[in-house]
Amino acid sequence: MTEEQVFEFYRRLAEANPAPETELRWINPYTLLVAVALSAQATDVSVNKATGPLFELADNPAAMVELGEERLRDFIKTIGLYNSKAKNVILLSQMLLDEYGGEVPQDRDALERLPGVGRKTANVVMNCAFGAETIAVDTHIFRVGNRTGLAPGKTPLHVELALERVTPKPFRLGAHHWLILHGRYVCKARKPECWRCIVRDLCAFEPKTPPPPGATEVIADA
DNA sequence: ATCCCGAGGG
DNA sequence: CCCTCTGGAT
Repeated sequence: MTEEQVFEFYRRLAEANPAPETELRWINPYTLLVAVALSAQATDVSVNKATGPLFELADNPAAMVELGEERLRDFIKTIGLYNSKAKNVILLSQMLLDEYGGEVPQDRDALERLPGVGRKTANVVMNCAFGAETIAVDTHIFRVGNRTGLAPGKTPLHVELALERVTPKPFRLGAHHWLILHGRYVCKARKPECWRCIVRDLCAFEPKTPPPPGATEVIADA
């Protein structure tokens, strides 16, 4: 993709969705951190279903530690990988209390030292909660970057660095949201819906998928 | 059978 | 690099 095409790619996604938001429910940096940590290999819908009741009882590290691993596990039983997630969230909460006065640290190194928090989760928290221009590469963005030719790479980290190189300044803050929503609702893993994609003419993916019989002619993004 | 806003361990 | 953890949706 040329520089002009990349700019046009983002310009259209931004125009279609001027104020993109996370679909994970969160009310403060701590709950965002927990929600993202819980979201590994799970849909945002299933995470929100669990965190709704959970955050009513515990929306801060002290309350979470008080709740305890056993009861936390009951809240997140319907999410995958619940065993290690419950353990990590309690450990992480205790670490926030011990080392950061109960606050969520804003820098990458501190975030990634928390159990259950890797580069992707740290990037989401820095971007969504603290306004950093990080681009968290999840399964959707990894796919979109490679499939479209916007930012190809063999690993999520390669795609992230490629995105940082090609993404124009005005779009860096929202890039994560625009790309993830595009991947989730249009550039889907199994059956990408190229016929209603607003950036199909800029995309390297071939062949473009045709509209299924009876599909409504709705051109939309996210 | 495959995928979902991954991370940690070997 | 590989494997494992894990339920729910499609």
